[in-house]
Amino acid sequence: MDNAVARERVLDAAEELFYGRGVQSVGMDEVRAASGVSLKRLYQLFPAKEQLVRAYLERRDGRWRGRLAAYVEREEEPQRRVLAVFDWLEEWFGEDGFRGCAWINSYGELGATSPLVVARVRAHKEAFGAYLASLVAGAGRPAALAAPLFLLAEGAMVTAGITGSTRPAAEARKAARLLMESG
Amino acid sequence: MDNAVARERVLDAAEELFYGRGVQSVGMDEVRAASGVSLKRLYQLFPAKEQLVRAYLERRDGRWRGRLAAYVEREEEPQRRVLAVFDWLEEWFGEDGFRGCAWINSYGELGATSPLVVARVRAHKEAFGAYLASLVAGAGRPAALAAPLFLLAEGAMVTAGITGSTRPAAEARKAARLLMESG
DNA sequence: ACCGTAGGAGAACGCTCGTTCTCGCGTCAA
DNA sequence: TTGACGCGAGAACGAGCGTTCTCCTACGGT
Repeated sequence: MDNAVARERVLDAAEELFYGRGVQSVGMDEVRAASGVSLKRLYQLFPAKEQLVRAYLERRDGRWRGRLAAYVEREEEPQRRVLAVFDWLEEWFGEDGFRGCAWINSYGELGATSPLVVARVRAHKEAFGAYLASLVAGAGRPAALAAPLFLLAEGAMVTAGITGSTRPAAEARKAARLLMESG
Repeated sequence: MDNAVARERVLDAAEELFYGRGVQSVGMDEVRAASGVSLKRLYQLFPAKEQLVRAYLERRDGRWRGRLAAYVEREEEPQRRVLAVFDWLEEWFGEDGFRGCAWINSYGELGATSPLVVARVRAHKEAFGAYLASLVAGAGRPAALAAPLFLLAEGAMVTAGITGSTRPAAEARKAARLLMESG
């Protein structure tokens, strides 16, 4: 088995396990079992668990933002693109196995002990905020609108995770539209 | 030493340690050392760590909401009371050792493995949301305003925790005022 | 004074887990 | 054919931790 293939399999398994059950409650041996990649190879690819966690967060970041952007960019009109973010959140919240935002959860789990994780979480949130700001700018709305929209989105993610409901997305969207129109 | 006193000392120590470093990275022996209560007594008071965690979340919930309410109720005018919530958030974010919302963090750390923790987190968020709704009602504003204000507050807590800045509180407050006026 | 009991200090137990080591098998070059 | 090497399976190691146990001391009642 190619190294690149093994790496993908490990990351696939790690992502499902880490996201679904938390990082600390998943042992390396479980990643081995779920991925079918031997422990020896696993440690060749990722010399320590923390590096696997880092790779998990990084790869998920790329995919998550990619999915969001793909959804948003199906919308032609710039004003609607901003609101499409919240539509996508609603879809995401409704997916099987949704358990909140991986980065917010990771921050809660490891933020106090792992600066590396904190850095990844900050990078992800910063990128998401910048993307939101670019949509706001593209819609010709004042830049100051980006921050509250970001907070609404974050609040929706947290609340959807904790309550298991998709409603926060619709509520955030409604508030976002009001802000967009009044701003 | 009285049992009640020992209980308080244990909870004081546990709260500082659990909030500051996360639950899982703090051992019972560290709680013993920080509280000065022997392991034997500790286990008489809390037969398992999970019950100590539960008591920590419950006591902190009462205190947190008490502090918020005390701050808000210094404001006479009902309309301003709603916004005072965000002023208080800003104060809280600026406190030494602030590390985000204890319940959001606990959900991230233990939500996937401990239904007991999830229940405490939901109870706290529900209570906070209900309080916010009561302030909105007291201000004579439409009930539908409560949900977006709640999401703004949650987003601010998450973002302040991750970034270490107090700014999200001011941003959320500004958006809240706009929504209050336009709603 | 003596015994029973409560409580503290800390060792001990059992388990989990990150990480490394051992062993044996298969493969490929010379 | 042989020998060096890579790799997988899984044992082993060492640390941490939740929980319990042991032992000793101090004290209160008779």
